[in-house]
Amino acid sequence: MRLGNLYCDPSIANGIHKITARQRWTPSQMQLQILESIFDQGNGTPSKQKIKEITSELTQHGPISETNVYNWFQNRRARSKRKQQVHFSSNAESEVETETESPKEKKAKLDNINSHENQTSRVEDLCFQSPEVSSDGQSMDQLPNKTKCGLQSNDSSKCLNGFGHISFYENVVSNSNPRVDHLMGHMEDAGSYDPFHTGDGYDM
Amino acid sequence: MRLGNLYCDPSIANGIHKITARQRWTPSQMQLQILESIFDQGNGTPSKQKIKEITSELTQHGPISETNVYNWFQNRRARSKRKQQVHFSSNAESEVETETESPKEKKAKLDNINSHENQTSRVEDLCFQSPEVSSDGQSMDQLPNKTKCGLQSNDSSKCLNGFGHISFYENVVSNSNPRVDHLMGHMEDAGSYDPFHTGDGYDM
DNA sequence: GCAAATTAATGATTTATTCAAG
DNA sequence: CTTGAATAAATCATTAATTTGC
Repeated sequence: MRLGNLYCDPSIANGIHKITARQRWTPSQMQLQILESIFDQGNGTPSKQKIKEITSELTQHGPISETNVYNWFQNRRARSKRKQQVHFSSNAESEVETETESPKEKKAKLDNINSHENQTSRVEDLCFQSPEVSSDGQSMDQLPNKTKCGLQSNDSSKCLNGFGHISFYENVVSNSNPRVDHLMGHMEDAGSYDPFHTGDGYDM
Repeated sequence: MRLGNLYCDPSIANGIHKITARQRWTPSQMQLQILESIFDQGNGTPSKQKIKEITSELTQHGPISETNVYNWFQNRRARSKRKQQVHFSSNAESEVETETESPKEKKAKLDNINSHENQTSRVEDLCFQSPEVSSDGQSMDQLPNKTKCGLQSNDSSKCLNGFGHISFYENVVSNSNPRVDHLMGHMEDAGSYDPFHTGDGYDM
């Protein structure tokens, strides 16, 4: 009984036609190309920061949100894998090791260095404040045990600056930080992102 | 032992202990109670809006984020269902319609009923009034300023022991702060959110 | 009585499935 | 039919219970 997709809210049609019908994003050629390109680099699902960056970039080529980017990667990976499996359908059995094109070590959990919105802020010093500050008030830390926080603010806030050239996305993904805090669930529009999933709060 | 969100950076803790604090949220008794209660009302997965509200409320009883709430409901429902199915394993699985049911006291372990825990649990509340509460930071919990953290010393914070009555949280879902609304819309009404994921994110 | 070792719960993430817009 | 979006199932990983040895 999945009535799950009632989706559009009925109440908004205040006389006119619903302006809020479910409509879905349609990637432009350029966006697709870029996305594919990033995907092909095989860095797995981009971290939240990267998604923000990617989104920012793609915004120049048409309307898009972080959710779109996130979903795209999810679907891209899933379908890529599925297609491959079908491809081997008549073949064997035990060989499941073949990664798609995004070989990623399965269990490599060193992620979560949330530096949410860092568009213009400095990530430099975030890791050291008093531990008992949760910027949002609560929220526990979600940080990885192993890599711990430390500052690995290698990310992005910087490489983002002068994009506008085709080389940007290479930076975006190549930029270290393998699997990080992805999963942003569904954010909404406008710059802010996600609501769920991110443990929010700064690490620590 | 719960000791709140302390975190010790490895580089700081010169190789002594790993005072690594918790990485995952642990609901307090109160929070759990409230969550269960809401769950039992059988309204399915709360809408984004409600999640925010619930989170705000639960915030008064310990650190928590919307993500946690969301995840909790996800897990709660999933596991509830699974348990139910196992229950009917050999039977005619005809009806799966029966609500999400409400196993209520599945807490068989509440034998100890934290009769002593209450004073120790305060630790979480030392709260951290973070100076800069993200001017917007991560859309996550810009909680409504109700009681921020700091000691709210609500009566509710201590009625921890004899739980069996909870009435306020029923309100939580019905009123509370109307501020937020833009989260992901689930099915139900959810007031008015924005289904578009499209034309937005013009940030850059 | 404590604390390391083990087990059971359960929070968080990933993957698979489904729905429907174009 | 393709594929973006939403949800549920499966899985992982960490915390709390518990057991065990001292």
